[in-house]
Amino acid sequence: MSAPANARARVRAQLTGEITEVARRHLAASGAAALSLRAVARELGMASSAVYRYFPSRDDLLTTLIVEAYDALGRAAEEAEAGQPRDDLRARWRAACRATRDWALAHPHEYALVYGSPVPGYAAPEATIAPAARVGALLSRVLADGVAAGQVDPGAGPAGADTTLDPTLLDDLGLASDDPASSLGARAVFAWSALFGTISFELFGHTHNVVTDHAAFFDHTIDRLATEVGLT
Amino acid sequence: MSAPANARARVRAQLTGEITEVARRHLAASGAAALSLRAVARELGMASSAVYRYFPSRDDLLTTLIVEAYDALGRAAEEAEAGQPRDDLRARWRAACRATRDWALAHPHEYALVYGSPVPGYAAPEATIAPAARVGALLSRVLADGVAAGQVDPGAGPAGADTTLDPTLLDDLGLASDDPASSLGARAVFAWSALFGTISFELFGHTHNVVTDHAAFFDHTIDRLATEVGLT
DNA sequence: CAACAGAGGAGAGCACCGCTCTGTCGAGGC
DNA sequence: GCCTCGACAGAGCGGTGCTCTCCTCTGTTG
Repeated sequence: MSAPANARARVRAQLTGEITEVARRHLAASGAAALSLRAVARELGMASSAVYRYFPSRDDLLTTLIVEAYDALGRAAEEAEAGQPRDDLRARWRAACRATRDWALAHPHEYALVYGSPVPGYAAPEATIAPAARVGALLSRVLADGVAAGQVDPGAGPAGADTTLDPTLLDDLGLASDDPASSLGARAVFAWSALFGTISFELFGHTHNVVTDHAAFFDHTIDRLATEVGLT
Repeated sequence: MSAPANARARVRAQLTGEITEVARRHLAASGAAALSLRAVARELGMASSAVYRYFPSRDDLLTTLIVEAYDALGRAAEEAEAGQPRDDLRARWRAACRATRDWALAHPHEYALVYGSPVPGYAAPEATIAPAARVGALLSRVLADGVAAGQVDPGAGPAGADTTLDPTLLDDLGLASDDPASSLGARAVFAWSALFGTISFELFGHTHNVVTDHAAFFDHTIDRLATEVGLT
């Protein structure tokens, strides 16, 4: 990955980067369906067959773009959240949610690639699962900090909802509870789903004739979610 | 539409139906991306060019399938809700939500076509906006009945959220309120978005390593939504 | 009843796609 | 300094959406 030994590998990494860069631009401009390996090759002045030396198939190129999109979105949310005072949990929550929406609005095709219909066969490649969790993990961190600070009651809400979740993951996220009736994790997953459901509905046009002020409605929604999740 | 005057129109409607039927089957089997007009024509034993007498483009065929999917999903939800006692609002709410999820699980590709990334240019055709609202309208009806029965407080929740919504639509859905601080409509739109966000996350694999018992988690979620929306 | 118009279909063809195979060339490694 | 092997171009295969032209057959109308 980093600091390739021989010059061959270096120029190879360079060209791989150029291909993904052009592909990312095509994706942003026209959407995943219109992304053509041949068009990317044309823009780079090479034969289409040459691209296959770097990406075994179009789906592999798309997978790279998916990982990039997850990482870009995750980074945007993390940076916005990091800019808030540590003890203002609600501000951190709001910043993360707003940054997610802002990124989605700025990169609609990349967002659709990642949170729309799955394009390849059906199973997401292994490489995508870690970056896909970044925003969810960020929200969980805010929540876990709230529990530590005594601002969030882990026991609130319907009892036992956490038993529907993977306990190992809850542990990793710092949302595990001794109380078997806890619903802290379930509330986090709920907020996570609702956040992206709201953004997807706006971006994909489902609330087109319903919501007139999307930004204000979104702010109401994430405040509602913060309350629902237990942030005081 | 109904009862075509001449025989020509009748046989035309017949063949149009056969084309959409075959296309719908191909969609259900392989997804929207793999739906090929030529393959449909082959199965029907006609030249691909002949199909263009009935659908001006592949996107128009897809639009027809989109409308069909919206209607099928809406009908499923409405029938399930209609099977519940009128005065048990929570049972009606649960039945509508569960039927929506069940239909999505049974028709993943059709669901993805409709609630995934928008495939055509970007603007949804006019013909799709009415059927797209069926599930949302159904949820609103349960909520409006709750207000009429005094079981739902239209004034609860954050004040003024309804000002972000289209007042004409709120009126049509029976969610309009004299109180300018009402949030009844906003809560309905929120629940609507969260419902489909949860289903999409499950179906598109985002909760794959997170939720272990999807059915139980979904039940917890829609109960949470019912409470959040104001159903006692 | 006969003639006509127009709907419906077939086939070839265009430009594009993903992907494969083969042949060649030039630079990196010994 | 030679040789190997990675990188690339080009042709080609089967597929796509869509168009155009030609022809047939049928419902309608004078």
